Amino acid sequence: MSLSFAILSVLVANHASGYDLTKRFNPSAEGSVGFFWTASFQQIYRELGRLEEKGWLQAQTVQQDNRPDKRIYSVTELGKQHLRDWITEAEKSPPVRDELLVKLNAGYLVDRPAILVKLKMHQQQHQQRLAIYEEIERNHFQNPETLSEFLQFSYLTLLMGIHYETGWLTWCDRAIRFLEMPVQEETKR
Amino acid sequence: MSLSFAILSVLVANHASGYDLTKRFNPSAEGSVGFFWTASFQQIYRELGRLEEKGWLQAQTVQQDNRPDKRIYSVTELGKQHLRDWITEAEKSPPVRDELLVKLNAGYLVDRPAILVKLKMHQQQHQQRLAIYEEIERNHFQNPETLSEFLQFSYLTLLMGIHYETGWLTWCDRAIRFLEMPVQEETKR
DNA sequence: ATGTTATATTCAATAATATGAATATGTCAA
DNA sequence: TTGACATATTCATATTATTGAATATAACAT
Repeated sequence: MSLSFAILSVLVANHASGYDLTKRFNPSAEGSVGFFWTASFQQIYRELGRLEEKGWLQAQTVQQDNRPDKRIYSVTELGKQHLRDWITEAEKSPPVRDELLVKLNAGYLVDRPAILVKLKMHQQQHQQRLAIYEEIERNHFQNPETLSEFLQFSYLTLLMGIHYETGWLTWCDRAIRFLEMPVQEETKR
Repeated sequence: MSLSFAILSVLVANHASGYDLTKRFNPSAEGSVGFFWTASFQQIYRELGRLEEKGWLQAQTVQQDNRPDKRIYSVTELGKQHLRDWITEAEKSPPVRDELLVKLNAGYLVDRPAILVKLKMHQQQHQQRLAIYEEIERNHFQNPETLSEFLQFSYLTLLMGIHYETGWLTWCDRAIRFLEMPVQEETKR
């Protein structure tokens, strides 16, 4: 369900083709939904078809000289109303599923260096992700007080990303230090 | 895939029936996998069947006087080895999918009070969750330095939970303050 | 007795996601 | 001209996840 609304929310701000959308739903694409909702191109095209059928979207075929033709989608009034309703609805808390924590929880089954490697890799990934967010902040959100309404909400999602990654990083630090901690004297003897 | 290993990792520590497992995979169950991997009972029973077929688990039927009979599962050597291999493997970063952020990103489409209600509900939920984690910490992890190897890893997953919820909470605070901030003088006129 | 709750499990349908393959047009560089 | 990219979309299949329904035993309260 959410994917369709995520698509609507992107299209309501900017008309786009399926191909354009696939890029915005990529987790590593700059400044787009991909940061908090990912989808494959196959998913997106299927969903676009459904939404058009329901009349929530309308499409316009655009001939191009130097590219294959494309279909540009835009949100209808009906679609926009459904989007607004969905946003207002209460959402149930998403199912938690974290593979790393499942593995870590059973970490006593394998040797410690293997676990440490894993944690350090995660640390790096979160550092990189945080760096991206902070660059976006520097480039586009220097003065949060003066943002347009539209950008205020973008800013809040960016802030969440920063807090999220920071949380992971401080945990990674603590976890690594904890596991590298020398064994207590009593247990050594 | 992960679910099967999550099941193995629980069973390797304690033999259990399908019914026992369903409780451990509940997100609100105290001190269990449910905190980082949830699954419904139907999923669990199906997975148990598959794992038994593959010989990674073995089951023993236990007659009970005051209850329906049950099947107690335990992990075979084969299963244990596969579990260890899986833990050691590198995991790909999980797909990001956060419904709240999708909604918030399009928050300019609805009125601000509706968004604030949403944020405050989330704040409450995260507060409650954090309180649970902190209680577990107080009750079972007062002296992290003296924990058994097994419990050291439990402790680390608990720590992650605490950092995660703390990150959400500080963000909720900032986001709410930001949206409640009085409109700038220029934009008012 | 009747209804509710807890234990214990199975089957079926549907929805969502992931993966692989295929097709078509056009640019650009070796 | 061959190969590698980038644009643009479709179809098929497989795996997971969600939801609903069903069955059975037994405790416990009204």
